[in-house]
Amino acid sequence: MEDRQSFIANARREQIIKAAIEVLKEIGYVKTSLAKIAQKAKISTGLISYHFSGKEDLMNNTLMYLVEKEWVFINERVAQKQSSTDKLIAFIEAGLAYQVTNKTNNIALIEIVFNARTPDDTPYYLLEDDEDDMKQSLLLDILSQGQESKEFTNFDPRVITTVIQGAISESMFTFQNNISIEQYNEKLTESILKIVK
Amino acid sequence: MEDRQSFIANARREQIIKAAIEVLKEIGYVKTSLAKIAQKAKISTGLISYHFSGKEDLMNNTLMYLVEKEWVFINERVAQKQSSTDKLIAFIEAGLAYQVTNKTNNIALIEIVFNARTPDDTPYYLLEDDEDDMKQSLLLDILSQGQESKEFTNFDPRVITTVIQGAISESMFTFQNNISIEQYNEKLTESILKIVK
DNA sequence: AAATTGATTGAACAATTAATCAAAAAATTA
DNA sequence: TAATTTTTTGATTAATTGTTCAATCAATTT
Repeated sequence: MEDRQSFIANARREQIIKAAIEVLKEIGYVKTSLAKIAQKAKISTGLISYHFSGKEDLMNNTLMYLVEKEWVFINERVAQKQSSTDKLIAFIEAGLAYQVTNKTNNIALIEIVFNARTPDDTPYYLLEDDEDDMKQSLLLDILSQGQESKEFTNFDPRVITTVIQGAISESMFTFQNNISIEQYNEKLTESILKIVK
Repeated sequence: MEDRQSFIANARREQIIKAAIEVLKEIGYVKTSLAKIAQKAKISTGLISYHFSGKEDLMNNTLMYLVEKEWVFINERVAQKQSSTDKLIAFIEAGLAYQVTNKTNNIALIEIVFNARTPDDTPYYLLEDDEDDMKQSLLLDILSQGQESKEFTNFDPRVITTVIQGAISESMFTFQNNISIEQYNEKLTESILKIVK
């Protein structure tokens, strides 16, 4: 929490992170360099190394920043609802809305998750986040509590969690086609309710 | 198709592509270099440039190779079934099975799709493949024909196609947890049938 | 006003990169 | 066998990378 404070507080660090997000979206992780980020932020390359211990550190902080933002967006909307059904509907709608509203953030997140690797070369997207992924935990809780309160029928929450998360992620590639977010949200929600109700 | 012939025929090219797949899986796209691929294939770096016009060309050919392999695997199993319901079940099962059986191929595919970009910096994963994505077309056809033959009820095939593809892709991140493929396949199929039946 | 601190620059560094190319080797043709 | 073409090597090239560092700059404290 000491880390978190300085993370949010430091304006320069946030400026660098925002520049990194822009560059990641514009030219992708492969071509993203500290020089390009510095150029975008209108600062020198050395300053980035002054505020972050290295490129990896910067990318990790950028990832944390993005995950936090998405989590706040979704949780804010879910928390306003009372019943498990309404929470579930809100989760799906918020998940879809975030991707459309914050496309740059979404793309930057993808670029990092599918490129960054641990020192022993394990890709981030293969890391088991189990306890760490708050978004997944939130969805799991909604489904489980809905079953306890008899709002939902019997099913495996882990499987349906994966289906819903997959349907939200995958939507990114479908919106380019002829279907709108509103249509997709409506019909996806309808389909999911068929499963859980 | 002249390209496709020489693509399949040339043993050296396939050797290089297979080495590229291995390296991509081991160290990821970012660290993958022609030198590393040459080392894995036990050839010189120059030879890669002789057979491919550049790194981009090699990655494009590797991607084609991987997409083709997956398509053949799935279509083979779907084609054996007669009814739309059985085809749908076969599609899901084959899609899941391929990811588990050919994990290296799957990871290499992800590495390329989420890194390669067109000359104007459009990421591959954002390209609208519409007519090009045979896997998606196959699934769309199964769903549409099932509706025509009254096997399936009324729903938007485009939406359900996205849901199913998402559920298959996303499964990769769930298998690491405590659930098995067999369980996931069974319960996913059950859920999807609830939607379409 | 002097001194200390943190912030910032930009040049220099070593390491890697993809690509080139002349030369050698191997395979094919005559 | 001789000549020719295709394949392969490995050293070289030019460009870019992340990081380091001595030197300024700005602000605050003493």
